[in-house]
This record gives sequence, structure tokens and C-alpha cells, in this order.
Amino acid sequence: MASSPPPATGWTPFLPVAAFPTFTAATLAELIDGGQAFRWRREAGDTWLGLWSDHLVRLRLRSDGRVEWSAPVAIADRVRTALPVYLGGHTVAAEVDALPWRSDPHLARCLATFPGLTILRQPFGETLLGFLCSATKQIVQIKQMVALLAERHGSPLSDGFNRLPTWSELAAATEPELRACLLGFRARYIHQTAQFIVAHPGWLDETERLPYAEAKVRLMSLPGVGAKVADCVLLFGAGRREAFPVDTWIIKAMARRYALDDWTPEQVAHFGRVHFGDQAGLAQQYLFAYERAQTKV
DNA sequence: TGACAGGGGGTGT
DNA sequence: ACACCCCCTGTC
Repeated sequence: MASSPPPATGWTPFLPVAAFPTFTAATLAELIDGGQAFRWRREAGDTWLGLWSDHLVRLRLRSDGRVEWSAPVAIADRVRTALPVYLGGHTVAAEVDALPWRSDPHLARCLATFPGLTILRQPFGETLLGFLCSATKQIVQIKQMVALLAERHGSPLSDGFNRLPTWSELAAATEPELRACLLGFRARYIHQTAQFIVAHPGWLDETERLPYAEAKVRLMSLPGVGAKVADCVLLFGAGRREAFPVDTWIIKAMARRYALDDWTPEQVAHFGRVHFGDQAGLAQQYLFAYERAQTKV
């Protein structure tokens, strides 16, 4: 009986991410662990380990600001191809320049504080799952829920890490099983959403391709998806820069920096799209990052 | 070191 | 407006 070839073992050496701007440690942390994605963890030696889809990678920052990556040898080819797209860094300069920083001193200050910050391009379905977990939860808690979902309901990927469960895998889980992943009242939303998605093949892919307004309406028909979650999914999981998610942070930030006291979330969202233009979602990330940094002790 | 409030990046009614 | 869940964090 022929023995199968030995599996490729170990990780690749660290190599620079292709066509990527230089970063600061603060910008890198904000990009991958600032609330857009929930599957990154900081390791010893200022290395980050993260997962999305069937990718597993480590990132670190060189002293000259270049971002380097390393992946398990067996999956390194697909990680090398997918990573620059996922990180979304190649168009950031032009997009930032399209923002009204010349006439908006506060925006200019936010841009200067997190140079190179951009929007991740994550898998659409995974982004929906992450933000269905997010209601009234802080990042650390969302990460915990997502880690448990992967551990208990996802399939093995590499090095003991699992993929996030697919919507089919989620549909196969009972609501109490989901609840046991610390989801609380979100378990019912995820359970019902999974049933719907499995009963409507192609629905998610079609939604991803729809124009922004139509895609948002469709997402909001799902249980547990309101305007804020829909905008996050479209911005972080479909690259729709028109999406301007309004959460309590942005409400506070806009009240403080733009004197929008007592505006409703819809009014703030409208102001955002008018003032920041078709890259409003990118502006939102900078405002968000800046306000969080100010709040930190 | 352990208990105890308080509050949390929203949605649905 | 308030319930929904319940874990994290700060504090005593």
C-alpha cells in the first residue's frame, strides 16, 4: 500500500504583504481588531493571528512600517493571494483623498491619527454572522461568541483552528446549542436567520451583488438585522462605502464634533452621507477609531 | 479573592 | 419606551 506523501508542516517565513501601505501599530490594531472583524488575537512578540473563510495567518509589523505575513505552508498559496484583498489596503490613498478633509479639520485630525486605516473586505456571510452577535456587546464579548461558534460548530482548518460555521452548519444546530455559545437573545436571531438562508439558496449571494439600498432592505428583513447591522455587513463584508453605520459611538462622536446633539440615528446617517460623500463609510471608521482612542485611559 | 452592580458598538414590539 | 440575555469590568 503506497503511503501518502508527508504533509507539509510548519509555517512560512514572514514576507511583506504585496502592494500595501506602511502602517503604524495603532492603525494595524484598529484595522483588524477595532470592531470590523472578530477573529484576530494578539500573540506574544507583537504578532497577530487571524482567521477568515479558509484562511489562517499571522501578521506583524516591521520597524519600517511594512506589514509581514506568515501562514501554514499547506495553505500559504491561497493566503498570499487572498490577504491583500482581505486587508483592502491597495486603494486607501485614493479613497481617503476623496473625503472632505480639506474643509473638515476634525476629519483631517482623525486621518492623521490613523494613517493608512481602511476597510476590510471580509466574506459576506461571515460578516453577517459576526454582526448578528454584536447587539449591545463589546468587541471582547463578540470575539468570545464567535470563537465558541467556530470551535463547536465549524469545521477544522489548520493547526487546531476551525473555520466559522457555514449557514448550513448553523441551521443544523439547535437554538439551545447556539445559546450555549454565550449568544443570549441573539441565539434566536441566528437560528431563524440560518433557517431562512438555508431555505432560500442563492439569497445571500444575490443580496451581496444588489445595489446598496436594495441590499440593505433585504438584509433588514432578516431577524436581528436592523439598519446598523445591515450597514456594517455591507461596509465590512461587501465593500459598500456608502454604508454609514450609526451606533452609540458615532452618535456621541457626531454630537461632540459636529454639534449634532439630540439627532436621531437616521438624521445622523443622513448627515454622514451628505457631508462625507460616497466614501462615508471610510470616514466613519476614522471617526470611530479616533473617538475610541480618546476614550481609552 | 470574591461578591456585586452596572452597563454594553441593537432589534423588535 | 422597554424587554431581551448574560458576560465583562470596575469597585468595594
